[in-house]
Amino acid sequence: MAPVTPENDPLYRLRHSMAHVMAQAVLEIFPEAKIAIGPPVENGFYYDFDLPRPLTPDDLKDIEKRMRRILKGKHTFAYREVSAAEARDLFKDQPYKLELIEGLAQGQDEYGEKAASASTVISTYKHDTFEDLCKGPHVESLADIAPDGFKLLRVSGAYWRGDESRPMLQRIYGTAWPSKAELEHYLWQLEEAKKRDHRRLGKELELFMFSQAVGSGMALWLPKGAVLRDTLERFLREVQIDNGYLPVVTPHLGKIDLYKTSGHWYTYRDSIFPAVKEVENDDPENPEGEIYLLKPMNCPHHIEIYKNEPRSYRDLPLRYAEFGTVYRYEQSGELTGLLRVRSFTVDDAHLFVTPEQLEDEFIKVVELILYVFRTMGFADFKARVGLRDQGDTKYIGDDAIWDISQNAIINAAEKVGLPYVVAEGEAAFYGPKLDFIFRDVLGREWQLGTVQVDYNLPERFELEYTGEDGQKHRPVMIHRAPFGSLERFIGTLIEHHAGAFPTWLAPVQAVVIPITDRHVEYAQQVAKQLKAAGMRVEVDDSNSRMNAKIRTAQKQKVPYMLVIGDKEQEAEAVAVRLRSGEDLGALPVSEFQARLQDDINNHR
RNA sequence: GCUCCCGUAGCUCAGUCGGUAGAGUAUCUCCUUGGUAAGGAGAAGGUCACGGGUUCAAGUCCCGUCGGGAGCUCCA
Repeated sequence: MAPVTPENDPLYRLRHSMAHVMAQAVLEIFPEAKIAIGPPVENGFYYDFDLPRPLTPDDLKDIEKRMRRILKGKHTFAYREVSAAEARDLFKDQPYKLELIEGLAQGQDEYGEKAASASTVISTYKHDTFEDLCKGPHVESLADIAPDGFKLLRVSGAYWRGDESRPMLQRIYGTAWPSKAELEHYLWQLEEAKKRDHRRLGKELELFMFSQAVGSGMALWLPKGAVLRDTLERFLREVQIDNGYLPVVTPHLGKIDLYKTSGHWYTYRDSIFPAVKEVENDDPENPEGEIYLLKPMNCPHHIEIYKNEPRSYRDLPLRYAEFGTVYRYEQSGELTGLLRVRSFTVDDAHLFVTPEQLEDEFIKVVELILYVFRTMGFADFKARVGLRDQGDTKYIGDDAIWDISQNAIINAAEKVGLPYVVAEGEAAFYGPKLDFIFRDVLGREWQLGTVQVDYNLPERFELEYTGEDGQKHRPVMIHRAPFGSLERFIGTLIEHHAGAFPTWLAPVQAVVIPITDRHVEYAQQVAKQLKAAGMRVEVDDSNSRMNAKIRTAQKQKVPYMLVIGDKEQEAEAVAVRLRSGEDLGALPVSEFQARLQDDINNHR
């Protein structure tokens, strides 16, 4: 998430000032508290504290109360610049501030990053009794802040300076708005967002589940979710076949040496599931024996397929596609519904191309991904070019190759006219990538589709093809996955549509609702006819009234409800109700079938 | 993995000061056969996540484990 700045956030001053007021309130309650940093963030602010005990929700109420009292004082904010020595004296009891001051004195910003301008001014803002190391800006006066326009939302842990090895502080998050009405609107939005949460809808719509007995982070797909998933897979398979992809199928395991060759073993050892089989082995050259790992990615398997026979430039590009299930031992605290799991299926493909083909192929891949997103009705995503962080040593391959790859990606994005942001440190360890990012209902960002250029694995696996000149050449690989993972993609799809999937994806496309028992037989006939045409139709023959059946179908977000009474039975028709509540009246069954087929054909 | 919060019927939740559990809904049975978002009655459903501990007595208090949530860290 891009940092909030005074330039891009009109409420920056308000929220930044609220952070100061909160820090004052906390210090009044806990005079021994050590304060860290407290910036504005999207929709609010936070402040990090080192406190003598964990905070409870009741503490938040007390802090809020005290904040209101401080606001009533209508204090003004006073700015002053201080020397490093003065600052050290002023904050002599605040170790975190002292660390910040040392950083500032060395030309860093408050996050310890190198500041944009070389000469860092050390400044403070003071209101009432509270003076904080701060570059501002703030509101003129606390009189400008509505005392009922804010709320403290939660307290959670946060490492000092985001570093796992540093102390864990308590972070209090708050939201602040110019008025009570705007605050309430925001809180209402949060509630609405929760109703779209894929975890909740996944349960309500019977799409997927998790089982303690199976294990964390491993989704079990229920029949309705599996139908949705299968529909997506079939769609993408067809698109891929039309675009020259070749299906392959590979096992879920691979020998450890495969991942040593690829480099995954050294870089991602911690997140690879422990060995599943160790074969006894007396070979002193290879004391580890045969260790099999659950595959954390599909590329090495596809590479082996490439190596199965000598390749000619005439064979390229070669595009191997597989819905490949991979396993990654994510930290327990990272698991989140379908969005972060330990077992997931990548709609993977690896393209082996000549260097000359790279840019064209890359563009075609981006266009395919955009087509998939458009078909899904996804508009709320952004593209991010992930480059390596020059300071980090996890990346393999030499600089020249990275430069070529990075340029190829940026050129392609620009040729396609795809707006993108550049993010350093977001590359894969073997190459730069173009990611498609979406935000979930609670504002968290998740990577969906991805395209990666890779000169390194071909090198490591010594891939070759014979060129027009009869010489051996090294191919370039493109790794790509439009959905990214079926799990995460479906999670986002659920939230995007709030569970009301377009008809072609809906697990149940129509429910036939007989009004009385004597209509059940005809209802079943209708359903049989539609099912024979490949449509997903159910009959609600439960012992309840039509109104209740409609309510049930409505809550399940079924696109079409087909009501059948005497009139419809007589006319060989169905009375069509949409989940929007719209009543289309009676249609001949054949006419309804044509309409549903049209929806399916057009991905609506 | 770390900090904090949470775990009671399939689901959503109540359960006071510690005295061996309750609602709505879903399920099942019966009645009802109805025209666009809940017809009625009855029944069944719980090792209060799990394991220890304190106590005459634990859903309730304490410790641990597992699971979930928020955030941090991480993310091929």
